[in-house]
Amino acid sequence: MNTTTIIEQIRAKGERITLPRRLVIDALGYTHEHLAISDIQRHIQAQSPGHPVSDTTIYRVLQWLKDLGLVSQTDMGQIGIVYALMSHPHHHHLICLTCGTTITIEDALFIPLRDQLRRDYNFEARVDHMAIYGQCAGCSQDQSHPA
Amino acid sequence: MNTTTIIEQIRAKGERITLPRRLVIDALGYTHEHLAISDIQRHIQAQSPGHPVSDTTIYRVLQWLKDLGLVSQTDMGQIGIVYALMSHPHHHHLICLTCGTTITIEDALFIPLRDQLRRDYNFEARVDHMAIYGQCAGCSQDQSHPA
DNA sequence: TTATATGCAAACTTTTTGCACGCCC
DNA sequence: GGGCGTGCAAAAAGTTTGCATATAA
Repeated sequence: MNTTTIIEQIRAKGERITLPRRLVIDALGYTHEHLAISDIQRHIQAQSPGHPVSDTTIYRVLQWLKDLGLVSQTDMGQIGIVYALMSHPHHHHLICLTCGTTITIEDALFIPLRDQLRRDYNFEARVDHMAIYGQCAGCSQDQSHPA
Repeated sequence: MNTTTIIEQIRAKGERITLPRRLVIDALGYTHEHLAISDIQRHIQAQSPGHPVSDTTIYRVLQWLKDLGLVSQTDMGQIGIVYALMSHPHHHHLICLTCGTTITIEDALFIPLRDQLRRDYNFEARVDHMAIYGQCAGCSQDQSHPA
């Protein structure tokens, strides 16, 4: 789903579209990566130098998009808080607590879990983006051979 | 595992035990709930009114316990950041994005996922505490019958 | 005794709020 | 035209840091 489609979708709900809102959505739509506030700022700055958007507005637009269920928010620990469009193909991150490496994993791994939560708790998990902490292959090996 | 055992464990690693450290560990050991900084403050205040512990120190002690792998940290969104002893029987939370209800779920549900991450990525997930967002039974029902 | 932990105060970062102005519909 | 969104500046919240003092081992 592209940015234009998303904007049509929002308009259809009777929501108002403004330039700052469009710029934030474009920034999120530009990449499938998860973006921090500063990444969004930087993208807008690069894309439309004549139309800076204040932090205040970015926070408000992101809150609005979260309320509309169009954006996910995740705390990536050291890395900070990141945002992504829900319409992107989902992916998730494994974060190594020792070396900080992040590994991207597919959403398919979470399907059984989602099914089970639906079955057992009638809970519709919106596992938009999970950040799972632990030890990567290299670092868990190092720990088993302590100095 | 009780607080005393944890403290022995820490001592055995050659770490120094002080009163503020003991008080923070006691606070975390007192309950199986996940505690915010303010909860820890409150518990220490109630338990040992004569020995307040500064915010600074609580942050430092929690960082130290995380480094030792004894404490988990989770961003619960609206609720804020919470901490818990890893030695507690693990449990996790489903958080309803609509009404804010939190549902406690057992760790057993995550065993298949952990196994798969180990198998596919050699990644040792420390799924100490997951916060999963979505819609609870009541709220997802409401949405299917819009006003 | 000596290295390490603590408390205080201040700095810093991130996020939120009030209010006057401006823009979308 | 009127309601809603935006930017600015300031405030609030959360967290970190430097340094002198206190304490565990």
